[in-house]
Amino acid sequence: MTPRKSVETELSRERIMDTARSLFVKEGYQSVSMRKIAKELDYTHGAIYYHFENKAELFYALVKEDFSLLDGVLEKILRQDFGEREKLRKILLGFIEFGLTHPNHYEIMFLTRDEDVQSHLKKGPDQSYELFAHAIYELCGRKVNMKTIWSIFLSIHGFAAVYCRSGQTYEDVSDLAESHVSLLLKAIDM
Amino acid sequence: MTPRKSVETELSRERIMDTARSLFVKEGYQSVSMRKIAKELDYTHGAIYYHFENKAELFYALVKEDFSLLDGVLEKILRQDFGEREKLRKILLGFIEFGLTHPNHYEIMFLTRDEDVQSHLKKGPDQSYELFAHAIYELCGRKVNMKTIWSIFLSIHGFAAVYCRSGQTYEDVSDLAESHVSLLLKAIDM
DNA sequence: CAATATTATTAAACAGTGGTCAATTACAGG
DNA sequence: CCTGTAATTGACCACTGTTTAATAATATTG
Repeated sequence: MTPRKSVETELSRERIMDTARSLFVKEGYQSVSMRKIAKELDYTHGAIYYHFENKAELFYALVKEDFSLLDGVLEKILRQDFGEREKLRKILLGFIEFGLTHPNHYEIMFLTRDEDVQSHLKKGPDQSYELFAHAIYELCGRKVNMKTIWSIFLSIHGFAAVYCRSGQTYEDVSDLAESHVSLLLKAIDM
Repeated sequence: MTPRKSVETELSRERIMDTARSLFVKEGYQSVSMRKIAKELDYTHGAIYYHFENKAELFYALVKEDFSLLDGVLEKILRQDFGEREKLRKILLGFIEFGLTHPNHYEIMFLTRDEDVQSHLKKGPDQSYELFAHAIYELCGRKVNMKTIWSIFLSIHGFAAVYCRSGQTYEDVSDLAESHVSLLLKAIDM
């Protein structure tokens, strides 16, 4: 009946992403429908398809931002004034804390299997891992090999993957996280 | 038109599970529909609902069996005639091998987020972990604490979780798996 | 053996999904 | 003012999980 709303209230990628993010974070990828997002925005779902190719693309646009957030967290730690061993500890804990503080982001970034989404997800994880790996390499005085760094990452990921679904906060499990990290540091003689 | 087929070809939980399993293993939970399973069985999808309450219950029935399979693998290793250190290595590698050899089972058991499924999934993981944890405790001469065992599990899980989605076989990554396990054993002085 | 009760199945329906598209209107520029 | 384009609608498609009345094959009973 009335296509095209007045220009002030016009839809934009930004507006859609804001609403979509809060829904995805609350309810997860599968249980948020395009219609739900549109309803929240007071639009029809068709309108979203004008701004995004499909659900996966919309989702991926959010994930991309999430990876930047993680990169930011890690980089901030690297800039801080601590000893190398301490920085190393903080990097590992920082990764876990990120996962627990943004469980749905973590879910999106590292745990979503959905094929459509997975196909978009390429550079994000690789690039973040690159940063992670490089940091560890440098902080270990370049004495540790690539296989080992990868193992450390997988071990940290195992922790984050399990606990980001547990509903617990980082505070709830910070003791466990610290002992997990200590164990891993011991494994690489740090 | 013709409800109830002849008794020899009657549907059963077993028959449904066989077909469902092979489909789920090939295509994953989300992309296998009740209609697809029914079609494969040459029945209408409604018939499945006579034998299973819903998709999640059917799925869970499979998962339950998968956990038994994993338990079997671990128990077999424990019965073998190796030194304790070697057994420990084999348990950790066995867990990873299980994940890579049955990636969709592993997905189902430890990685599926679907709420319906998750709600059914309670005792399975706990019980399998119990076996895992007890084995490690004993094989370490009871010198290792519970937190540490849990960390080891999470680290192994991290490996399995990532690689069971990579499409690679256990052979492809067995070298990496072995070095991962070695690292963890070093962390607990074994 | 006949009547009846139970069991297994179908087919149709429901409300929801992601996605497409012609029609339509609000706006921008000439 | 006219025209072209940009943004939105709403109807539609094929699909999903789930429910349910009707029904035919079997099992049980008298």
